Amino acid sequence: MNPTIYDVSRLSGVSTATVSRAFSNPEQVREATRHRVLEAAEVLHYYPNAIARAMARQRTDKIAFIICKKDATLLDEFYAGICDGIMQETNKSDYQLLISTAAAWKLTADTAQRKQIEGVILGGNAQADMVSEFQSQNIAVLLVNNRIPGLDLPCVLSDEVGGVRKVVEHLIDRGHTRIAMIAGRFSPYISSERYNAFLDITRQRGILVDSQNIKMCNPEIKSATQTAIELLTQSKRPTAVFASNDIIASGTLKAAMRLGLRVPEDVAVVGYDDSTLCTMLEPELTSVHINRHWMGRLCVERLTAMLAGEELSQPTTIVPTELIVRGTT
Amino acid sequence: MNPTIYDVSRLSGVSTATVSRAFSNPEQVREATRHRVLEAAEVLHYYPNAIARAMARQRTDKIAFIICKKDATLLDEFYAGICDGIMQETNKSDYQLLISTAAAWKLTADTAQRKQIEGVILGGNAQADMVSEFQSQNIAVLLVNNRIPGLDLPCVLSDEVGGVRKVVEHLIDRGHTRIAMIAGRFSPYISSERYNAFLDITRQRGILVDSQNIKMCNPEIKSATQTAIELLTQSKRPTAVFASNDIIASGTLKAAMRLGLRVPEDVAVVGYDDSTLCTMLEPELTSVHINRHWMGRLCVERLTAMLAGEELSQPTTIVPTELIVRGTT
DNA sequence: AAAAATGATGTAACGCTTTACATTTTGACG
DNA sequence: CGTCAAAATGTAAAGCGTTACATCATTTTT
Repeated sequence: MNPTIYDVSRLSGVSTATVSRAFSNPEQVREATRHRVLEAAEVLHYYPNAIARAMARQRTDKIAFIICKKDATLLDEFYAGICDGIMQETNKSDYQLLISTAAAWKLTADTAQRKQIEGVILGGNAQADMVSEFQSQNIAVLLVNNRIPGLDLPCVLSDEVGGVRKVVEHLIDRGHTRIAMIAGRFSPYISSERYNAFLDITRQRGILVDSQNIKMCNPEIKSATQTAIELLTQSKRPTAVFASNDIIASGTLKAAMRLGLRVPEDVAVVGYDDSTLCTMLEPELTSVHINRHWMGRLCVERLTAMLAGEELSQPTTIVPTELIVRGTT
Repeated sequence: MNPTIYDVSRLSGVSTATVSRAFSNPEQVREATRHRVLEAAEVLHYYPNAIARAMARQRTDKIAFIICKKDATLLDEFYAGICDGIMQETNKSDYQLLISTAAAWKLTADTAQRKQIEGVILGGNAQADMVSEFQSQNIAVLLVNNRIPGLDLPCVLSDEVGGVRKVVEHLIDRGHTRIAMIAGRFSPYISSERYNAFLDITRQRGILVDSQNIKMCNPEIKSATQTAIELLTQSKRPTAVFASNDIIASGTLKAAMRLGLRVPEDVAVVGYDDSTLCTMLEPELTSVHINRHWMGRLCVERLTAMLAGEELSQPTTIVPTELIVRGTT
């Protein structure tokens, strides 16, 4: 049996209340007393039992990261990176982290599990109904990489518009004027964000984007390659392609290769996400770096602040993005 | 305030003990009674409080997955895949999953956290001292993708030898006899497993592997590319290269490209892990598929069996691997 | 039909900490 | 040195299930 607070109380000659305070609210006990308590605890190898603590405080210090995405959740580098950041920051705090996928969560949504979670970080395209379900349970909600129209929720985002701007400006700097975009249909928020930013910024910069130079595709390599082939075999081929993520960019590279086009001489390619894939390709892919780690850490910071009852001065946090120029431009 | 077992007891007219049993040991209460209890619970929106439950049972039903790897843990697709599997299987059960990295864990190793965990899955190269630390706390330990010499621990592995055999046989089938290997120095167990298997199997098959056709490199793209360039610029160039993982393989492809060698005509390349990277490359990479998802699920299955006190009939579980032939061979 | 065995349910203690409230101690100040 | 506010500590009641043991109800055995 593990030692309890009673054992420490007895050995150190103070009440259990004081022992408890020595651990949880050190500033409430006198230096000397606290010392005695900690010493006794040391001797007995005592540390507070988190379960009993949760029981008494009616708090669990448990938060969850839920990835709202169909499949292969963690295999998506983006979420894996955020998750890494969340993990790291959580481990620094007293909170405990549960990670789950939206699908798995649904099944157990109304079981006891839920009651133990004090706050959730929803990654990807969470729906409004999911959010309200949590909120009705009095669970704090923070979105990452998503925004739900109509709901004014705290969220952590990356600077999509800034990222796209850097891409477009870079391509203009390199002398391109016939710029195409292949937009993947992945999470609605991100997809439309990048797409709209591209249209806006090219317009602002006076670049005329022919409608046949805007293509959509599914977010996997096959579809991307196919779409890129169509794009690049048109008369009046674009001289640069902005792919809305790295997978689509690598499909574009494949297409170029199969068509015998040189990159970047015949066609330049830019991706988005700066995934590890970028340096694996030849030539290496120019891409927009998202500081996922930072985003993850921010999520935890924000969420714990919310749980601590602090008013968030800035409900939306946007982390800057950076263009990493490599061999494809 | 949430309803408690007392509320249900009152409404359904049975004792709290029976309510408790209706939820935790349904077979111990009569059909009719259970029905009444569940109905009352339904009405009150009651579900057992997991904290109180843990308190009373002196069990937490909490397990952890700890990735023992220096950095970018979840970004490693291999662990992400295993993690996905673990998550999925855990979500099906009553267990809760904590995920951490070895580094983060160390810091809090002797805090309360630890006490709440009943079992851990150690991924990657966990050390013997780490294991014994857990065991001394009476925490069940299961290794995945690792084996510790001298310790006879339950573990889940993939069939490395079988995987390498398939690679070698495939290359022989394709008519290769000058086969090289570039072995990455990653986790000691896996690295040496693949390396030794390659030596054994080529010898068995009567293939003479020139010592200059065995190269080591660090497990990142730069080092791999450099090493591959050295390998491929030797007089008497090998006609096939087995890279001990996909990253190294992609370095090899890069090297071939830069040297103007055609793949697979001038040199064939095989990777290992069948990561998503494989289909992004052009030509697409032949690689050994590891069923990481399955491995993850097996981990949970095994660990929970251990926690349930079952004797594992087979402490070591090996999941089969499969060669996925693509464009590089 | 009585006795014995089995099954279903009830009683109440227990698990370990926190915390409102009560009491004691400390230290400042007149 | 006495008074009093503030600080430190103590007391004891939650908090919510589980489960050993006791009791009562049913079924089986003889």
